[in-house]
Parts: sequence; C-alpha cells; structure tokens
Amino acid sequence: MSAMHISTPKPQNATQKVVDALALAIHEHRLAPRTKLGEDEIGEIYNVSRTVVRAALQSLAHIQLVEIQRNKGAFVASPTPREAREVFEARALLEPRTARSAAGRATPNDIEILNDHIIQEHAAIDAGDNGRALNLSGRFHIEIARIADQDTIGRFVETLIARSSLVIALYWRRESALCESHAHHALVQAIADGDDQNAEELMQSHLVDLNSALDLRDRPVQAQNLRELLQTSHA
Amino acid sequence: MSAMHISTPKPQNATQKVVDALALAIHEHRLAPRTKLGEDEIGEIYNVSRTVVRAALQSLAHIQLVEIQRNKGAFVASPTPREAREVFEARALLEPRTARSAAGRATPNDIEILNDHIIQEHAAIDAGDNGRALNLSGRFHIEIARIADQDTIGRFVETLIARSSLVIALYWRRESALCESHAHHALVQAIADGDDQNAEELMQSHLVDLNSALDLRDRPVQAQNLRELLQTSHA
DNA sequence: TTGTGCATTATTGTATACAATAGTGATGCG
DNA sequence: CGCATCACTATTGTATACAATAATGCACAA
Repeated sequence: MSAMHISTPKPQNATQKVVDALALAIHEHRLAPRTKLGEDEIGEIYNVSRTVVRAALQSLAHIQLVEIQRNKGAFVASPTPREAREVFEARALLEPRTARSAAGRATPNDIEILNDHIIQEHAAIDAGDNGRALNLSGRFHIEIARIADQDTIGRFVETLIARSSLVIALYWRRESALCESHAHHALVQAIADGDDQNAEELMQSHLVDLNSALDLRDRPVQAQNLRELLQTSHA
Repeated sequence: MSAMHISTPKPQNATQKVVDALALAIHEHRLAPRTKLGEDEIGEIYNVSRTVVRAALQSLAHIQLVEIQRNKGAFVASPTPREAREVFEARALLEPRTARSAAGRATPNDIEILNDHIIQEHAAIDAGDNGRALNLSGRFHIEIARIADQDTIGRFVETLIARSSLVIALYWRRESALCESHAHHALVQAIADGDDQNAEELMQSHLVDLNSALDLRDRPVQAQNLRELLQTSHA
C-alpha cells in the first residue's frame, strides 16, 4: 500500500489498464500459455482491487487470451493444435478481404502508419526484442483491418491475431525466419497502389507462409512465475 | 426478498443464468434497442447482487448485445445502419463456408436436429410467437456452424446472429415474409445430401434474401420499461 | 414562461467482507 | 513405506459498503 490518498492516478478505466497490460504481456510472450493469473497477485501488482482484476480477466477470457476455470482461476490460454489451425483458417478467410478493402480506402496517412509499423518492427528485430517485434507484426494486421473500415470483421481479426500470439508461442518452429517483413512491405506497396487484387493475394499467401511455419503438434509448456514479468511493464 | 435461506437454487453459474435470460429477452424482441438495463433493477428481478449483474452485462457488452457507457449504465445495443450492413456482410463471408463444411460432416442425428428446428420454427409462427420464431431461426444458423465443427468461426457466427436480432428489430420491413423457412428446408436438404456446393450457394442466397428484407434507414426507437417484460421469462 | 444554478437523489465504479470451493500437508493406519 | 483421511490454508464466488459521477428537480431571476 504505497499510494495512500495522494496521487492515486486512477483517472479512468482502471479495468482497461489491467486488460491492456496483461494483453501486452501475453502478446510479447512474457506470459507463457498455462500461466496462472491469480486475482490477488495481479491486484497487488497494479494496485487495484480484485473487482477490477476479475473484470479484466473476464474481458480477456472472452477474446480467449485467458481461460477461466470455475473455482480454479484464470490461466493464460493454451490453444490446442486444432484451435491453432482454426485460428489461421479463420484469418485466411477474413484477412484477404480486409486487405482488398484497405487497398481501396487507404489514405496517404494510412500508408505512412503502415510503413512506420514496418520500421519499428525492423528496429525491434535488430534489437533482439522478439516479443515486441511479434506484437508489432500483429498490430500491422490490425491496422489493415482498421483501414479497411469494417468494424465488425476488424474486431474478429483483432481477436484472431491476439490468439495467434499464443499459437506462435506454442507452435512456432524456430528454424523459420522470424518475421518476413518483406511480405508486409509488399503488402503495403499493393495497398498504396490501390491494387486491391494484388493486396488480397499477397495477404493470402502471407498467411499461408505463416501457417506453414507452424508445427502443430502437442507440446507441454510449463507455467512461469508472474510478478517479475509483469512489474517491468508496470513501471 | 422472497427466497430467504431455503431453496435458493444457485447451484452454479449465476452469471450465466442472467446472461442467458437477458440474451433470450433481446433475441425474442421483448427488450427493444436502447432500453436501459439498470443494475439494481436486474439484480432484484433475478435475486442476485449487482456483482453478478455487472459481470453479465459486461459479457453481453462484449458480444455487442448491450452497450455500456461509463458512469451511465448499460443499454440494449442499437446498431446503426452501417453496423447492420457490416453484420450481414460478415455473415455473407462466413456462413456460406460453414454451410459447405456442415454438408461434408453432418450426421443423421444432425439432420434430425435441423429438421426439428424447422418444425419448431413453424409451430412458433403458427402460434403467432414471432419472437420465438426469430430466435429459433437464428439458432438454426448457429446449429449449422456447430455441425461445421469450426469453433472459432462458429463463435463469430454466434455473435453475428445475436446482433442480427437487433438489426431485425430495428430495420426489418414488415412487408416481407417473416421467416422463409423454405430456404432453411432447402438448406437442410442440401446438407443431408452432402451437396456442399449447393449448401454453400443456398446459404449465400438465403443471406442475400435476408439482407434485402431490411430497410437500412435511421429510425428512432423508444426505450421500454423492463420489469414486466423480464419477469414473465423469469418465472 | 423559460432558462440557469445549485442541492438532492439516483446510479454506477471500486473496494472490502463474507461464503464456498479447491488445493495442501500432516497424521495415522494398513 | 505407501496411501487414505482430515484439518487447515489459499483462492475464488458472491454480497455488501463506500466513493464518485451523472441525472433530477426545485428555486429564483430575467
């Protein structure tokens, strides 16, 4: 209880803060699948009550980043090989469409944002920060969905990419190249050119490539601690 | 406070009970878009604390059946014409695929379930219970997604159909035939025959028909009370 | 009458307290 | 030594209490 009554910066959305922090930690692979997410523990880390922690966990459970077992608690989700396959099947169904639509609507500003993403991605890779690179790579796809201006499908894509982080954590084979930002670059080019057909095809093949870099076999994953992994991001 | 300490049948999942009750009420059009869902009020109706009501409302908010405005409360969602269009675009993207997949996997038991749905649907229409008919019609589509055995996409379809209830409540033009269960029947036939191509096409045209029965113009909708509408279902 | 400001009320956001369930470890018996 | 039982602890589920924000209505003046 360090913050007593002074400067407890809880301006709004305490729950969302926790959601974002946990989601980021999962996306960056600081929290491994099956890690137990105790309510008290998280509450202490972020200085909020269990009430908001529970709300945050339920929110994350809904997008299947965590799994809640009644009377047992919340754990970082651990997609089965089958679920992993489904996630990428769904992406293959939705994302080429968003890429096509984005190609028809992207403004110069949008292109700039996408290119910026790629630059940051490269920087993260060079810095050896694979977690951050992975997160940025995912947000690149989300950004395309946003540009496509289809909220409903975009929201689906968002959850699929979130789950993809878990899939990659579990099933990525390290032999393959980490993040083929070449594919991202070509995609941006097609979108910038307004070449919707090409954008659609590039996205499709990009997803096929991603999928082929997975090794969908069962694999045990041990849980990790928690506090030190989260507190760095809390700062 | 009728149930004091005797027979308070709260065996499990109090939250889910509330979620299901509210979702059903919305699906059956007993709760109109924009209706205020006060926490105390709902808690009294179902004899649960605000804690579980809030959890239920958050759950419903995530699938966009209700909209939560901070410090204002929860309201039955009211999709804009644009959102309505997006919902059906997404359905057109996903459901033909699930129909095709279902055609390849349906067991005789599955076919029986689908036919049963159609029968119940007819019965509801004959009984003049449009709300129930609409709900059954939606569950027919969900059942197909279940048969398709694609959990991820199936979950998306589920949320889309939920939102479709709201869209229909707002934008359905009464001139059109209420529920063309003829389309459903043909679909079941194709699925039963394992004719995946036909199933896919039938679903696609079915959705086009549905969409063309909508009149996507802004329309004001007044909120309703609440208690009497819900208590009948609580019984 | 109409509009503005303030006080009051109602409702939601958060924290805490209590209840119920599951996990844990010691003890005792076979 | 192994294992089952049971008490105890830890954690989650639910309810209630308190805090903060928004809605309401009244008074009063233009």
